[in-house]
Amino acid sequence: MKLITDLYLGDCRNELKKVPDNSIDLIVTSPPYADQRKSTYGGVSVSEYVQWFLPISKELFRVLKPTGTFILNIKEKVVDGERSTYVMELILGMRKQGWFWTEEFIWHKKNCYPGKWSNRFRDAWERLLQFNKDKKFNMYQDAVKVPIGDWAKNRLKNLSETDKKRDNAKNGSGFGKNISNWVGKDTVYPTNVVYLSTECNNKNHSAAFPRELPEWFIRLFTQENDTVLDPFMGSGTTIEVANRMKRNSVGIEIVPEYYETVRQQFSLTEYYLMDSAIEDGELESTGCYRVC
Amino acid sequence: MKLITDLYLGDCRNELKKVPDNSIDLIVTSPPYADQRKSTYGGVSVSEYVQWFLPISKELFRVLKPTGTFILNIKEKVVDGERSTYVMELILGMRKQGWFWTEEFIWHKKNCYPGKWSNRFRDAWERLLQFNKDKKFNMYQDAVKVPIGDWAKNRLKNLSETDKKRDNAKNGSGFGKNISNWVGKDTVYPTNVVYLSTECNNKNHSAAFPRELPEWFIRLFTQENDTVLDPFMGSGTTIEVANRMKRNSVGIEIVPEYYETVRQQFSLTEYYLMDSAIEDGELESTGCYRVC
DNA sequence: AGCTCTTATGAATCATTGA
DNA sequence: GTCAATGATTCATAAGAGC
Repeated sequence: MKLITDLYLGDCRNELKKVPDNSIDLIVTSPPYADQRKSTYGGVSVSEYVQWFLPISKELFRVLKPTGTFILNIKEKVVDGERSTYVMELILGMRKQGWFWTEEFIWHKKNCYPGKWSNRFRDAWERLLQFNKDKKFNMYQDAVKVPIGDWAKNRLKNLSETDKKRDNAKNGSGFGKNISNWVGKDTVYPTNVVYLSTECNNKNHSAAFPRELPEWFIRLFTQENDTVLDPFMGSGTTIEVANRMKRNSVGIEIVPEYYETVRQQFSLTEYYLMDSAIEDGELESTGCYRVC
Repeated sequence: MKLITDLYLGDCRNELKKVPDNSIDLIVTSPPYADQRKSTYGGVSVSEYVQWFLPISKELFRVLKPTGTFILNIKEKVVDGERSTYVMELILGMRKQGWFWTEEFIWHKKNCYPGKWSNRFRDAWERLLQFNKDKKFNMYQDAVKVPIGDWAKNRLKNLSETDKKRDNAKNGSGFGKNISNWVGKDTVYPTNVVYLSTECNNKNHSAAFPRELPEWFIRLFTQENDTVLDPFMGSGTTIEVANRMKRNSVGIEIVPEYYETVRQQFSLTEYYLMDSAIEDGELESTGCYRVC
């Protein structure tokens, strides 16, 4: 089967209208946060944020299949010494549109932004809000089970000396005790906390979030040949991961430079698929992209 | 100086009236969640939760010092396959009362409650909402510093030329670093994610609240001889930790059995203090408790 | 391969200064 | 008075280079 990637250049408030009803299995996106990324996106102000986003979420509701899922990566900024409330208002507004707020995953960032202030600590987490159209939705939990052997191995390997010290400082909560609970099991389901690093690219390629994030949700909520949408494509991380995982994809981007970069990458799609065919030791059908 | 612990038996909606204005430095509490602990607290329904809590938070506002902090441990439950919105509504309601929603800490649970559901994973985090009366409040950040990561050991062994002077980031973020400033540093400030185990040694009380949690916030927001309040005392973890840390405390509990257990524990206060005196290698003044 | 060392940088926030 | 621009501050990670 041929994989298809549809790329749209423009404001998703307009471009989404071209996407058919009930055609998307998973939306994973990280919209520009309020007042952030001014240089590239123009920066939506805190006071306007909810009213700016609600028409978009309404369109997303239309294009998502009833069995599909919408994952929204967002975090409120500090305004005048206080956390803003626009994310809460957004959730309440989306529920009025018919969305179910099924779950809130947390992205616990390993390497958060540095800084020091007298009234707060560094912010090490972001929200990953899960919305659904229906209470019955597709979820493939087994696809994200963690092999316990690897888990324990990596966990122990990555457990630094200071981590152990920090652990031991709190008497009783022995890490070893936890590990012993897992002996004998071979796979385990994850929790609703995702513990990942932000990508710190030493290269030119600037990614909004680590590729493991979309990868995890694509595995969890889609199967091969399903369709993934990112209405704020940016440098295309979500779309590229979806393509590599043999999912169809739809990407929308308002900034011409980003759009063009992604488009050129997809000109090389066949090479990508050849690559993965070689890696997987099997031959793959090729994919194609369409400029929409 | 003599430490004082005030214990109240009764509904905190009534008992809080006996607590003077602006007398509390820190409130740390974990109220009964909606529809939980029905047998003990009568079970506040999801739909009534906000209206039930707002009069309480209003009283808490009155008793808290302007420099004080209110830490609310809460998590919305799943109702009909969806996360409830009462926590968000509570935050919005409390802001109308004059509270500032300064920050949301996350308690990332190391060993969360086991279980398996078809539509969600195990819940491994809870909210720790920080509210303040004023934008200026007491915060003793140095009291909760943690060991620096392992990276420092190798990184700081030998410094390159650029390490010795200020090296400004090339992305225009305004950040820069002077690595030589880090030499000799062995502790750093934590983030707004608290990564702790749940504690299971609570005998009767159904809420698992590890003592490290109140301990961390008591260190962060109070000094010795300050006063800590828990209006939902339960088995008295917060009060007991406060007492051991040489803070005055006020505890309110509606269930006679819990209240009585805590009261009897505090009859032994002098022994506790002797204990800590022995641990610290110094002699302590004794404390007392008052039944109010 | 596997290890060590070097380097860039990541959705930030607050206090101060200047208009 | 307000509001906008500027400067100061900070920790951990992965990529890449070198051995």
